[in-house]
Amino acid sequence: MSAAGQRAEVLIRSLREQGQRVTTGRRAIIEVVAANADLSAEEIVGFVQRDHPEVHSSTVYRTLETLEEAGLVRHLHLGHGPARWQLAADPSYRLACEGCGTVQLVPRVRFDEVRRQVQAEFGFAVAFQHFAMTGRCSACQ
Amino acid sequence: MSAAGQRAEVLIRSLREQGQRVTTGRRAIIEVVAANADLSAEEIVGFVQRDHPEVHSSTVYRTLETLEEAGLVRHLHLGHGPARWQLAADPSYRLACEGCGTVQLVPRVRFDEVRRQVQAEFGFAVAFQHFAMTGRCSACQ
DNA sequence: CTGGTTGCAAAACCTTTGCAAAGTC
DNA sequence: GACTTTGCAAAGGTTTTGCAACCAG
Repeated sequence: MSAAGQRAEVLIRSLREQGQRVTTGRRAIIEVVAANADLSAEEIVGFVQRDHPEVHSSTVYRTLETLEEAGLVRHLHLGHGPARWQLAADPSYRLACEGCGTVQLVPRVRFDEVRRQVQAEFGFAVAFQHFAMTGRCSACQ
Repeated sequence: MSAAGQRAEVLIRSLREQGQRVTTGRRAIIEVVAANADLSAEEIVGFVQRDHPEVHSSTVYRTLETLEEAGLVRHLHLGHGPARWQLAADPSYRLACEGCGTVQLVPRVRFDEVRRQVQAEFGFAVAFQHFAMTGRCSACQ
């Protein structure tokens, strides 16, 4: 099984262990998110409906919310436009270019020192994974 | 005249110098933004309509866009919810708490070193003023 | 005067919600 | 069988747009 498939199985098991029911739609949504980071809800709907045309977009929104409450996925904002979804275990922060739209992944640990400094100076715990850092990539400056 | 009133006069002059027309609505909108940082468009509508009930919300949206293109104001995102408007000259970054909603202002210069490091390591110019840093304030951690 | 600007209404965009029917455990 | 989850349709919040009337320069 693919790495994404294995990740999906872990999430499905965790979901059931939390007392949630596992339906065809939920399974398909989990598989799509595990295989493709940073899709919008409507993009997830598109992927899911290729195999399961009966799954409605409201089900996708509700399932994503359920999965987020279960601590399995998380949404983030890469700039204007719809929220994007990723696995909660995703270890990267995003640098989103407002010029060309490209998104650069950077290891979370590379910002540990920044977070420590902001905590020390302002008493504030920055959560860089909810709102991406936006700006200009090297090509667009 | 108040400091906010003086700032407003500067913006109005600049707007006219750029070939834009100065209408009653535009003048009122500029005065509200100059006097109150981080209002939403609908909040600006409310303030403006106290003195000028005929000014429509679509005019406010269009004017804010015009002023932003003219480099006089800017919108920012403090988290979920509508965009917030501030003077382009505003010298502070925002730390927005996702627990209690409080917004902590920090001098832009305190992040110059962080921006320099991100530029050096990743070739990316972060624009911290467009999307606020979100997280948890000391009281909410 | 004349082209930029406005008020109004409608639509666009993304997301949430109420409800009866269907599905999971 | 009990209770959760779903599909559908409708509405929600914020912002944008088309158009004729209006007004600043």
